[in-house]
Amino acid sequence: MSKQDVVIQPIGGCCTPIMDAALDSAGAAEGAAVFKALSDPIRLRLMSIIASAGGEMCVCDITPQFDVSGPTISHHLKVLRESGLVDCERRGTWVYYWPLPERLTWLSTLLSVPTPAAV
Amino acid sequence: MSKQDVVIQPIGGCCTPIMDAALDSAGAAEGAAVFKALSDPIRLRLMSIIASAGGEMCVCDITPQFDVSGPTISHHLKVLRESGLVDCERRGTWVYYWPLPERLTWLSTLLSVPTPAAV
DNA sequence: GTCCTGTTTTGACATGCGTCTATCTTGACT
DNA sequence: AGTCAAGATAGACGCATGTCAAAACAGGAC
Repeated sequence: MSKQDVVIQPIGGCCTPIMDAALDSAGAAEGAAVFKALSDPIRLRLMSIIASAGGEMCVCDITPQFDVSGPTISHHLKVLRESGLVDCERRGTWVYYWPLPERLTWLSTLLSVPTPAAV
Repeated sequence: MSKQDVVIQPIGGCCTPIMDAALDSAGAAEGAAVFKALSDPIRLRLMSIIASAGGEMCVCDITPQFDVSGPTISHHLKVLRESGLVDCERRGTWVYYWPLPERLTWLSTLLSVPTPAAV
């Protein structure tokens, strides 16, 4: 219990849960763009694999886990990157991806539901 | 600060944050379907309007807030309904929508990031 | 019953998006 | 230089989706 005074930190310059205040058009467009990045099963699984890796992950270890072609994985990783959910770096032959937790925290806060005790 | 022992409740019979464990294909498909429902700006704003209403909301009070036709709003509300994010009931001439917070909590948990102290 | 209003459904259209193959880029190694 | 492998990009294809106008449906008022 308790949590009454837990303040969810305003990471990323945002934000208020949608149960507390309705989004305006601009906020909705911004949020929807990130949700769209997670709205594909392959991308959501990619995100979860990278996020749960506990650090960074080589593309060469990711691609074999999927049944689609390399370019398709590359395309999906690009979408995640352009949404600010992951970032990457080339080191030698290989490319490594890691999660950007700020964006996840932002979405999580947006969707958070106040606990009965917290109201 | 403090929050070290705050346990996010496993509402909806689910789930583990993606930073803790990668989703399998089935879990990713299930999650992606709900994110897809929120991946349209109009739908996300619809969701936020209904969720922040503090109860239920009449379609007749929702539609005027958007620049698209009535059938389009109806279509988007149907998508939200089929994703388990809202439910509705007709009372007389009007139809009322209200949020189903379990789905929001589920997504919020999925995207939640452990605080430094909580690790 | 008939009319009117609020909402949903239908059907059509244009655009968007996921996937592939083929090609290009980058870097390591001879 | 040349070659090889890992990823990214380009272009094409087909399916999914957001939108609207028109029609259908549900209730209330008359």
